[in-house]
Amino acid sequence: MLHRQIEQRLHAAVRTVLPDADTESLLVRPCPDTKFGDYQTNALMGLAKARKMNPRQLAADVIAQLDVAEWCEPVEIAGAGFLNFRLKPAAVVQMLAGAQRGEHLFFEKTSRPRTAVVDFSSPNVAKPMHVGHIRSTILGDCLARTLRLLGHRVITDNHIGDWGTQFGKLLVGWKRHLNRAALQANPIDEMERLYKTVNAACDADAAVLETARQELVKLQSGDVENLSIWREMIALSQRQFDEIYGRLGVKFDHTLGESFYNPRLKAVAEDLRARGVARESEGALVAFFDDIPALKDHPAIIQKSDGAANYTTTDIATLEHRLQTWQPDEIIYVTDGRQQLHFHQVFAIFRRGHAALPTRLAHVWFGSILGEDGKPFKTRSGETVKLADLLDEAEERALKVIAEKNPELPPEKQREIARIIGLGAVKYADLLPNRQSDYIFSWDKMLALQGNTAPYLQYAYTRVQSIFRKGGVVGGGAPEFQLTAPEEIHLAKHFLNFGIVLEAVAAEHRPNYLCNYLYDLAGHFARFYEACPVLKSTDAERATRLGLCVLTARVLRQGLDTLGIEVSDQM
RNA sequence: GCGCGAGUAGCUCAAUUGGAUAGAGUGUCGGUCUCCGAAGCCGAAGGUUGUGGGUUCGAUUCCCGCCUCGCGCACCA
Repeated sequence: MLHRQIEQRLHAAVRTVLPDADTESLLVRPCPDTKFGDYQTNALMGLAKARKMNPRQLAADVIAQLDVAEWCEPVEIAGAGFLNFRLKPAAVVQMLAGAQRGEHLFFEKTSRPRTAVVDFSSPNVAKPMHVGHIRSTILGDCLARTLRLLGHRVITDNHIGDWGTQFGKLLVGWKRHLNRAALQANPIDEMERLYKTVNAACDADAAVLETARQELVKLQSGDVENLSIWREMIALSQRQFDEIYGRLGVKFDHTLGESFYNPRLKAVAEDLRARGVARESEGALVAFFDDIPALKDHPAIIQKSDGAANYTTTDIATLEHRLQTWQPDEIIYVTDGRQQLHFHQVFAIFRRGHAALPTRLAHVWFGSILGEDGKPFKTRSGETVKLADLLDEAEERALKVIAEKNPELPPEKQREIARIIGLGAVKYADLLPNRQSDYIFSWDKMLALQGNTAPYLQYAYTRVQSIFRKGGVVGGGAPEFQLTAPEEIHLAKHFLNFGIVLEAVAAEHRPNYLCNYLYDLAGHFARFYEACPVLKSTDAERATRLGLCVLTARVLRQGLDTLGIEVSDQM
């Protein structure tokens, strides 16, 4: 890609001027304002500062050694020492033509593929998936898609909650209160009912609580009946998970739940004890972090005083397993921000055994979804919002709008489009904000279908397709471009930044960069669309404009697909 | 108390290794469909980036203090 080629030439020039300089961090980025140029580097100012040099003089010296004439107009020094690069039209056209021929789509696969394990979603067995799972699921899926697109090896692993104390109560409920017909009709609702029933009974009667405890112990010690019930609960839950994932278009390579690691927990705990990472404290096995200021006052329990392991141990066992099985360069955990302390602890414990390991451990955390009142998002009656209901409502709301805007479409088609629009809106609303901030869930905003929303992007796509339909265009024409109108040029140059954005998403785990890029792309297209009639134009102008339409559609489609969002030819 | 976040336009949010005049959407007001889909486009108004210092050519970004809010902090996950 052009910015990278410019960057390499810049590095070479700097090495000539300053042979000992570390050029790794000298980046060429898009200009914040096109009036300055197309790309800039501000790194020379930092370099000059570190060496107490005059920044403008350094810039001049570098330019003297810099040869980018095949792509750029003469390079300019601006302000305190910015270098501004303006692309030659021929260079832009060459990029467009290459894309038109299918040689690339403005990004390149990495030359150094990495292996990344992405751990996300992690719903609990016997409970409905709810709104609390949506961000992890959508964010994780998007990161996995982005990394794959860039050519990395990605392993997605759903670490489901299929083990734990809740099964004591569930087993009591299953044995005492199970309604087979209800289970048949809606297994999750029935299991949730069982849990709530027994949970209430436990609060009222200590004997029930004791029974639950005993059922749990039986399960843990391998009781055949309890194991069989437990397996059935998992299977029923998995069916529900699969249905939701099917709707969301999310796939996992593996589903290794907590129970998978049970056989390893004892050994993990013993190993930590033996290596002195953890020691006895108040009857439990605990890891202390006296050398880490942030964790000094926050020890982690490895093994409870009753001998049972907890989730810290499970996560360490999981980590070890992933390392041995896949040898990842990076493991990405996509969870709620409230687990920050937990992962700090897990990572710290892990580092004590693998100090030299280059594996990058990333806790990609996100904020809470709040209701319009600023409090945790709940239904009117105070229940957590079930994911299935939320997706249903998104589709219903989208269907209403479509029926109104486009009543002549057959009902079947309307429903299909409503599905694409509704799910797209939900996903986009989740991916657009900075993941670390809480965001307020608002149907009206996400389905407003105006402003920076998925429907706006999908709408831009349908307008392109509409041009192709009207014009009877197939394939998109010849790869020849003559850019003249400013709207054509802005659109064309925006394509070129697709790869930069994808790489930023992968590096920082922030899909909102891609959302904003696509929103800008749709905006550039809309202005082009207003100013530059396509089908009415002729000859080279028409070929150029059709080509820009083709590329807009391709980038939009690829970009949205990377967000996990589908497009439709009509809406 | 300790730790992690957040505080930017009326509201919801951006801001790419510290970079150029802090940008969008929404809402408000105004313009724009005999023209490829107006779910669009154009324009106006709207800011002491919580607050006080510091670092420097340059700070929403880095450092320190303070204020407000959210979350977490040994046997739940």
